[in-house]
Amino acid sequence: MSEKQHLYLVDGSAYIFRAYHRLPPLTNPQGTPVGAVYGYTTMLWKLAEDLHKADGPTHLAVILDKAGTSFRNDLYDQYKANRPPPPEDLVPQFPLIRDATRAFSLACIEEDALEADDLIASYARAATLRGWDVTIVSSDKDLMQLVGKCATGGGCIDMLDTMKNQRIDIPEVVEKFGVPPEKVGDVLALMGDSVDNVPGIRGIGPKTATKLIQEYGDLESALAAAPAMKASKLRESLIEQAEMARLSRVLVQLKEDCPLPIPIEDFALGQIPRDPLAAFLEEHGFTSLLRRLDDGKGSPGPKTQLNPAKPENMAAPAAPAGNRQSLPSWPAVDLGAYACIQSMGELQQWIARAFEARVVAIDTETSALDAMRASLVGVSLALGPNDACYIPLGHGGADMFAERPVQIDRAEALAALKPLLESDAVLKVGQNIKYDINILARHGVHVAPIDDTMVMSFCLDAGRSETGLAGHGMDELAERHLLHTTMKFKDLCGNGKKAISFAEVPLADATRYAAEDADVTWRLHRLFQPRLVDEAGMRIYQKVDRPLVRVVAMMERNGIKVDRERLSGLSTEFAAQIARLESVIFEKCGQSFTIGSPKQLGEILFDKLGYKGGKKGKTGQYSTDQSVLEGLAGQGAEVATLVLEWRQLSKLKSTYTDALQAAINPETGRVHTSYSLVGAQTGRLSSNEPNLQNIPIRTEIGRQIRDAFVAEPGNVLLAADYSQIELRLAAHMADVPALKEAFAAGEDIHARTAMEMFGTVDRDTRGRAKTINFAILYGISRWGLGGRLGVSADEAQAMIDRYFERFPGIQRYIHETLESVRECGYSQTLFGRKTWFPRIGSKNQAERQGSERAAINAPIQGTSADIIKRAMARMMPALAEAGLPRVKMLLQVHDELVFELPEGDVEKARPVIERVMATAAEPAVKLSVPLGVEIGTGLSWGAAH
DNA sequence: GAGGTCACG
DNA sequence: GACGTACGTGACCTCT
Repeated sequence: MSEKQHLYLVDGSAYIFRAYHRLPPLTNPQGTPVGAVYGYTTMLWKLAEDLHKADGPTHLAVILDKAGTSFRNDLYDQYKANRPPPPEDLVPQFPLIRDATRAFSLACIEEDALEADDLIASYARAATLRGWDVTIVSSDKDLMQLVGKCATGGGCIDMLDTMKNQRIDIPEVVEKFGVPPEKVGDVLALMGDSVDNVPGIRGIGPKTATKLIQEYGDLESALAAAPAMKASKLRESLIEQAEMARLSRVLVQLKEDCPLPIPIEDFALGQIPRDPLAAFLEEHGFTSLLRRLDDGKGSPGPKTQLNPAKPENMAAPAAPAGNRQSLPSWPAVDLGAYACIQSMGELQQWIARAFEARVVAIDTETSALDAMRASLVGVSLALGPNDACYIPLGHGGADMFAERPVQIDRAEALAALKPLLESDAVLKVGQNIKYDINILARHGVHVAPIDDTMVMSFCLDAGRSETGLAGHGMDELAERHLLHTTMKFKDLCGNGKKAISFAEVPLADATRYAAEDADVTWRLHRLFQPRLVDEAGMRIYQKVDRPLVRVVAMMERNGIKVDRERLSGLSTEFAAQIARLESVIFEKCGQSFTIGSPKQLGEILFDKLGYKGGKKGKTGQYSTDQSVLEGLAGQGAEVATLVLEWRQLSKLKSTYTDALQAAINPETGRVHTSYSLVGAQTGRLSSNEPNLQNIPIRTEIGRQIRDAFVAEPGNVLLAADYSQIELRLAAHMADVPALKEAFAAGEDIHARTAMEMFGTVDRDTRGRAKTINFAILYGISRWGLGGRLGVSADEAQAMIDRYFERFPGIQRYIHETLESVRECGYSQTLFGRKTWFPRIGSKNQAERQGSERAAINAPIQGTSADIIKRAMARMMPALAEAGLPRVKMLLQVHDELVFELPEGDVEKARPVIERVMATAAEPAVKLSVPLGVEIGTGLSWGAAH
């Protein structure tokens, strides 16, 4: 029985646009830009390799858009009229896409007057009718209409996004559009498409379009229902623009009956003939692919290789040429090439070669994620592409009776590695090397000097990833920059309860995984180094973030002492109060329920007890947050007050008094947080497991928790805060004379603002002024400010106008910042840190305005982060120089540093800390406002404020 | 895993 | 007359 036929249809035109934006600008030996072509070539390669694999192609064709007009232009002359011309260094790559396709001896289809989407739809239909399966290689949303279509012949259609390595089937479409594929056309018709200039209905975006189709079933029903809707702008638009929507429906409809220029049988995929492909690869300098071609595609799978790769296998990456980065002539990652080091002799050879290479990528494997508890299981090193090894040191240790694999003695190996890892002459590169620094420091090895690819990526690309957060993890970096899919930790060690420790992983697998990490890190480092120079990320990386890695690592190891008895006393106290509140709440509500469930609480308050003010959000659930409950309490609902108290105590107990006890490290007796150096897009640190940057302080009851953070006997805690640093920076950056004067004179800034705004200072006006000052920092809107101040939007607007008038400079700063972000795509701090805002030009109003507010705030918040980071990097040397080696820096909370020091050192340390913090901007930046620092000391953190 | 809520700067 | 309404985080809880 012959296997099922599976046709892959590659949406070539769409692919190269995406590849162009995601890949570095490479050029071939002739100087022609080929970044997108390279991406396209590797994609075809990967697809061709999957021939006859499960779900792989048996037939394959590439479909391209041909320049020109299509039948859609006859329907709507504005169709695609808005489309901006392609970037100039993409233009010469279009013909090369055809060359690449021919080089693979693959069919390449393009037809006048037909768009690629229609050809794809028609081929897909023809193939499914014949019982073939079809995979459309694209992530185009229009094509998602086809997903899941199955013909009577038995063939089905899905999609493959090769960049995300993701199959798109019906569930993925439903996830994206909220409706099944057959309704996607209706959603698209309503929302329109600014790129293709499909008009849609103005004011309707993806959210509203989805909602309408979910509710009414299809476009016509939604349009028909419009007159019965309650009066709204939406209703007007639906009625007025109904014809535009109908036209859009036709424009987005795919044509499935185009004549097929080549019959599908001709797309059969076989072994790719070598010659045309080799010539093409050579011409464009794709030497790593050329090598793979000549290696007979290099059979994957384990190859036990115990000797290090020979030096001649180490391809040196090409030096950067001008502003463009040449294509690295690296071989593809080969998991079989890595060595497993099981004898001291081999280890010594690697160490000697590392000294020669002067750059070594390292990675440690451990038994757990917490660097202060995990034990060392192995170390991997990389000296070049595929030139990497793994040194197992703690495998099979848990079970005394199991056979322990052959390994070098851990102490002996570390003693041999120590001179290398501590040598000034050898750069150690890691991905999040702070972790490895801490693991090795616990074994007496102090790794230096270092580079960190994660931090480098952050300095280059903060905010740039489409997905928003994160974006600097190794798996993601390997996909994005190396087009390589890494082995996944959970594939080795499993998930959840069934997870095993890395120490239990067989050596062959452990070697592939661990050495791959070091190999990938080495390659990323080579890519990022020239980019940091070209893209001006070097300054912030070298001066701020890189020195900070080791400082933050030290702070994490220091930890802070917490008084367990005190926390447990609070837990008991809170538990009793929670229980008491619970019974009163149940009594008042006439039933018991889960108070912690907003859903149940909302239904009881608004449906059962009938309180007013229930507003349902988009999920159809009542909101019961603090402001809502406070509103109810104002109406005399005692139960709301009780729930607020209950919430506060539950929060404090579960998040702090219980959790912090559990976080005490049994070995050190202290709590060690972990700081993320890439956690916040603005350049701030973030703290996790546990988060020590959100310990309560604003309420009296919460403040007790701060008192549980204590100094060791004979020591005190010292807390040093920057006072109003963000407002000071705003005054400097926006050049606001009145604010600068006030800061120079040491005035109460909110009081000064109140005087300027309202002509009088009292508790009320000062409070309002404070709110307005923050609103400015966060990017203002009259609705937001009005809501906060409890005034109308018009009144809020009047205040904003007055603020701009009294503090000239602010408005100009906002305007100039936004202009610059729109033009460059990123904002910058005074020290040159970039934050990218890819959604600043979004068509979606809410999304765009959100980006605008973030972009106004980022330079201010980011500059503040730069300043305290500079202070941190200088602090320990300054203290040492002042003869204060026993002062420990423990915590950073954005504008505050916490130290622990012998009581007798306080008077000497105070001015040193004050000076380092107050002068941290210098000499790089000369601020026109002083930086105020407030210092307090005490036996606990609470007392130090 | 998402959504709601709330702790911090 | 309405979209969602302040910037940046992380943790815990409930519910699907």
